Amino acid sequence: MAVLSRKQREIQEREQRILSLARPILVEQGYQALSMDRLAAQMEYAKGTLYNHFPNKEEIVVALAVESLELRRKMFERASILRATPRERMMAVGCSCEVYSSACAEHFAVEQMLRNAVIWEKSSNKRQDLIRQCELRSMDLVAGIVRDAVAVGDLQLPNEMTAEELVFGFWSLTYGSHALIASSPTLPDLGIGDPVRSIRYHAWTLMNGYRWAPYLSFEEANSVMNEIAERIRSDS
Amino acid sequence: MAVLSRKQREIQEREQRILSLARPILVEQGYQALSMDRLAAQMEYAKGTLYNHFPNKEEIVVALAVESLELRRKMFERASILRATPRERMMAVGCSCEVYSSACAEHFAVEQMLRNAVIWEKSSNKRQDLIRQCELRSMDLVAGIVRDAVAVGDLQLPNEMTAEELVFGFWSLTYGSHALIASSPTLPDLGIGDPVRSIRYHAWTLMNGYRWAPYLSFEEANSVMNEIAERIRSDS
Amino acid sequence: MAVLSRKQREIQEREQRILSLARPILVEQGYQALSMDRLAAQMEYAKGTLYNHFPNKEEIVVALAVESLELRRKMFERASILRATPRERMMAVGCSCEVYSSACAEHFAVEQMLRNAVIWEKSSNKRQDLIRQCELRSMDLVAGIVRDAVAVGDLQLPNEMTAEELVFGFWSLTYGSHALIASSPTLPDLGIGDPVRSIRYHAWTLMNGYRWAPYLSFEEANSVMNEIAERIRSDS
Amino acid sequence: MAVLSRKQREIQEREQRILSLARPILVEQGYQALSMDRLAAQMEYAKGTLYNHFPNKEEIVVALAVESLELRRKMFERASILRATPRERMMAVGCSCEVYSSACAEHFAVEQMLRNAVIWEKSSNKRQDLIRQCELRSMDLVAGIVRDAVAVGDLQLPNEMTAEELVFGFWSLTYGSHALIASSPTLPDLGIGDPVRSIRYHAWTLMNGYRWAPYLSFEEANSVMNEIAERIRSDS
DNA sequence: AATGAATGAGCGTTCATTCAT
DNA sequence: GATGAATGAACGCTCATTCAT
Repeated sequence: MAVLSRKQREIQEREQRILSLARPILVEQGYQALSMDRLAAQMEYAKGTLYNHFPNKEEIVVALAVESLELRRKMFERASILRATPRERMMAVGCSCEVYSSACAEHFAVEQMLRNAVIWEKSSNKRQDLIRQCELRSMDLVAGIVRDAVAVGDLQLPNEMTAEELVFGFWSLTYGSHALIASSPTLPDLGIGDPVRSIRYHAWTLMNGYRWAPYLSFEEANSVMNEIAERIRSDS
Repeated sequence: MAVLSRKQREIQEREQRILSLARPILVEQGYQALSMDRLAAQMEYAKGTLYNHFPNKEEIVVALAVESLELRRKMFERASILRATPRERMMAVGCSCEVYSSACAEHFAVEQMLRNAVIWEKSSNKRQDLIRQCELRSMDLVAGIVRDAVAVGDLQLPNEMTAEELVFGFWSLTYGSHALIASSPTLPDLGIGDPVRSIRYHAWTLMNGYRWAPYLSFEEANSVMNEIAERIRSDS
Repeated sequence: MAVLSRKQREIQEREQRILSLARPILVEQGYQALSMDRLAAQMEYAKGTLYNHFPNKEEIVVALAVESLELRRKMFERASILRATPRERMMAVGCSCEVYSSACAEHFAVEQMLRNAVIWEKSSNKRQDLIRQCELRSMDLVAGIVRDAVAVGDLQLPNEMTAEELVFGFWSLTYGSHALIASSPTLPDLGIGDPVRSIRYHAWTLMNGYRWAPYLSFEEANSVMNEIAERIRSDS
Repeated sequence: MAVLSRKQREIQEREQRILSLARPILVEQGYQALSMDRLAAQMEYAKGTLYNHFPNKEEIVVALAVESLELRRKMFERASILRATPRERMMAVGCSCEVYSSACAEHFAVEQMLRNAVIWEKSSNKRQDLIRQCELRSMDLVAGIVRDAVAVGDLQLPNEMTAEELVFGFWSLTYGSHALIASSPTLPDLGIGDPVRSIRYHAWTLMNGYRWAPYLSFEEANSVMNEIAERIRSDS
């Protein structure tokens, strides 16, 4: 029994090692650059061993996506309980996106790959379901904050807009900005010196636009977010 | 300069033909599916001839990206003069993003490819500069609208925020939402029934948050946008 | 010898199980499709255990060939005592070939594999000898029928032709026709509607050519063969 | 024009070289042993060059089969006009089988491979049709001899037996014997000293069984066949 | 004796690129 | 300038065999 579990542990550890070697290749050089040959060489294991862990290349990509989504979801969960008022909890989720943003580039690249029919179809149903559940749970969590805000009277949902649709706005803003930050290394040349601060300002303005109580000045909001970001960073 | 001979014209035309054959392959089937063999076969020229026009496959991809960015810029230009007030001109730019969004999938996919270090590094400096200039001109255009709004007193730029940084917010919102729409076929499952309308609402709210005058009700704003979208669509 | 312990019996039984799992794979999907992995999975033992029984994949193939040849020899034995006169006993052997012919595809495919130098050379001398003995015993049996016919005066061997050489003619005719039937699915297109009946006719004519007594009309011969075929089929 | 045709000639010659290198590997070591890597190495060309000639491995196998069948058909054609009487023409075809028999082993092995669904299906329709036509033309040729014999009154077809079915008998006898000769290197151990002479005797007896006129003694027939065999051999 | 993870040479195939014509 | 045959490294993947446990 003890022997078995040691072996199993070794296997799981190697699986982790495969993924952590594969991730930077995938992110920095793209799907094509991730080759089973190179991966095996880097691990200093035989190619066949790779295939004992993952039945094909695509499954590695999807496994990485699962990891990304899981990590983000956990950060959301931890962030969402750091503060009491829904508005500040929403800000905390935004902070966790910021903190996650270095990894977000990866998530983003990998998610794009999932759209590739070939990759998606070659991956196992098990992992496909994991992906879907993970997205759903993240959305539920954040939409829950919005519903709490409505319940306590801090926020009034505009006509015929659901909590999810409101989340979608903040999600787009955050996701879009991090994607742009990652993909446009020349943002400063375009006149955007501190994009992260800019997005905080936009998100704060959007909340104001929705009259999400309690109102804070941007300086207050910003220092709250600094504090939260600090805690999230030290958490992970 | 004037001596653009018949031969040079023919060469440019063939270059165009290569790009217009390559684009649908790249967009519909991905980077790997774009092969010099297939391309040569489709255009009924020899593979070697392809290499007289583009020194490598990557250069074709970057040339396509330039085309995409140019198209979007032109749409911005046309949209930005459809209305008189800066706020409505800004809305028009948002509309052109919406309209462009079906083709945006292309742009987006190609832009992603530019992030691939291998592709970017193999492309010529000349085309890299084209890319950068194109982005810069788009930004100038939209930031110009913001500056006009400030100039006529419709908008007050928040403390230490540039026009470009304000644009960055709307850009992130729009870009992020279209990326999410394109990459998450299951958005409705997450509770987001009409994502395009949602984003219009968010953008409208964000403008309100910035107290961008003149104020319109969302119903008014929405019908203005419908009208603009109609004209852009019939333009292109 | 008597000390065939329980363990040894178990080993033999497992060996049988391996062969009976391997045969359909080999026959239906070919040599390449027979993989030690699949075989081990199907028998629910580890791959290493397989190697305790057969030192390599080739040995399994040869063991199957031995089984095939053994089966055919037994059918010959049973068939050869169904009738009294040598001519009818010879016909019975032909019948057993017919009956065997559905399984002959197996035998044939496996025998072909034995011709593959790689397979033959990797198999053990022990099994190679088994193959040779099996062929020899079959030949002895059928040649014995011919010698009986000569002994009782039903048949006169042509000048300098041995009983074995005479058997070789019938063997070639039968083997060749079954091989052609198996390998040419388009025999009817070539104008050969009922190849089995044709071969019976040819074999009957060949016997007549050798003036093998007693003479039967083809109709008589044919109905005798139908009867024999029936008994062989119900036997096995 | 002259340049083009030289190039085309070179290509055809190399195609021939590929086939003539592939044939012995295929025949002596089987389908699996024929690997594109080895083939390319033996030719001292790059693997990719192989694929400029044949789109896949299977196509090489089928091309070899076409060659085999073509060769046999041509031998049949030449043989069938060496003599005047149908019976001797039929004997001549038998002789060409004998002469062909060294190559027949190859033909046989290759034909077996065609039965493999995977190989057949991956080959081009063009080559599949060639195969079918070739078989059909061979059969027509030999069945034509039988029909001539009937026409001139040398032979009477048994009840409800077609010319093709009669051919099938001789085909089976010849094909079967050569297959056995090729696959049983131990025929002498089984008591069959001169299998070729035996088959001549069987075929002669079978003709006698069909009362195919004009009658020849076996010694006569045998010396006629020796003569024909000589001419065929010197022909090819 | 039984296990099954690890191996690594091998497979058929692709394709960007070169260069002699 | 146009050609397209030749290249050969690289790809994803397989599987018979070994051997530490």
